[in-house]
Amino acid sequence: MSKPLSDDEIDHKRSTLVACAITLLEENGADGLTLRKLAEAAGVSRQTPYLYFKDKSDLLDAIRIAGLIRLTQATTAAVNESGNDGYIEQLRVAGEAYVRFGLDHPALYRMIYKPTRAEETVSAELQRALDANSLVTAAPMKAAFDDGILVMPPERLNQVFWAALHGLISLRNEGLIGDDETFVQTLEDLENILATGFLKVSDKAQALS
Amino acid sequence: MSKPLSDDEIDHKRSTLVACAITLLEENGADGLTLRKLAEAAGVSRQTPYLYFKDKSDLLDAIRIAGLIRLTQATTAAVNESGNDGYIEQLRVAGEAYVRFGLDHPALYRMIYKPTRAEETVSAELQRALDANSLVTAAPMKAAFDDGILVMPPERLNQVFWAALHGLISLRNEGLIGDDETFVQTLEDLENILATGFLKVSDKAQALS
DNA sequence: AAGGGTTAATTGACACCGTCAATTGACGTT
DNA sequence: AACGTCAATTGACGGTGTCAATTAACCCTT
Repeated sequence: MSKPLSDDEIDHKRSTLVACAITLLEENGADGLTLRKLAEAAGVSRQTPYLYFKDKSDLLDAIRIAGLIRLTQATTAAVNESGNDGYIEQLRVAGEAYVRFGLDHPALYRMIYKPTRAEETVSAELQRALDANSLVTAAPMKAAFDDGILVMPPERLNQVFWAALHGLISLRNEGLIGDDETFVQTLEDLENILATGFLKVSDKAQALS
Repeated sequence: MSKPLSDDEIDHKRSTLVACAITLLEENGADGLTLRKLAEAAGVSRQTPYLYFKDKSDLLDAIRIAGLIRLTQATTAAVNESGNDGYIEQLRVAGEAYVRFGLDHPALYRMIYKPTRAEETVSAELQRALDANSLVTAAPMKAAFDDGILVMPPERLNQVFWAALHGLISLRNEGLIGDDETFVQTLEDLENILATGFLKVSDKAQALS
């Protein structure tokens, strides 16, 4: 072939390769994700991925972004399906969906937060995907803040929320929180403590009960 | 040479190789840590590391354990040097030292918590190192609990503490919390929220001020 | 309608990696 | 003094990321 590909065609081939790569990643782990295997699985030849991705790390970046989008979709869907039962319930549902995604897709979740090479800055597209994902929990927090329910600025609580859940999921996925019971207990404790920070002081005693 | 090596000699050579590997790891990142480069850096020949480590992953396990020991030493030293200013201050110091170690040694910290291959169980030695590290913060928590200051069982708070700090450090090391100010703020918020969960209800208003 | 140019796609080649197998060589024992 | 043992080295292989050269399909020009 020789006609220049349209942007749409390029996007389509890129996303096909990325989807294929994610399948490979989830089946065989990060070490099992190889450019050659990807090419074979996609039914193209060895070097073809290089037409759509500069590098392997460029491919991994695309996987990260696609993974973040899936994660965002999963959490928003969970929130939407649960009806609007107030801020706290929305956050609980979002957090639960986030955790579930992390545990159901350990390799993909790991890849999303994988080390970027040495002080490489986050790409604009990845940053957009991160922002979109952060918005799922930031939105109800902001609404709560505007209603005067929040103790601290919503962006700040959101960072704490994010970091805590991420740490818990990571430790769990690496097998460092061995017990199922311990994990559930820790998640519950985390929720309670965050709720304590979330509510106004007057509501805290009730939240702890 | 041909005389069988004593256990001490084996240990010595192993730890020399591990120390060398950690240096390489911190200088060049995980991708730059290669068995061949390690051999060269240690002044031995290509295959020599295989006499002391079954695998590359066996070497990485040893690095994880050695890294955990260093981490534990750093935090305990910080706590000891700060004098015994009560549980909360001890925890604050320990947490700060933990975070500092994670930020000062991103590659090593990452390696400590690196994915173990597919459902491989945590080795007994690694588990011991993890327990020893967890004890640094668990000890003051347990003392506080025995004094009736803690709201929840110390092991449970310790899990939350660990997960939250780990998440924060990880996100920071991957460049996902871009701003220095944001990071410090989040760490501070995390400390305050955890303190809120830590203290008895009657002390909370004061802790939040 | 035929040929040429553009460009997608493939194949060849190389350095590097982890690892198995065969080889070398120094020491204690007999 | 010869031998056997075992630490240590070197050879070899398949697999990987990636650069370079090659092939082949499509559009445009004449």
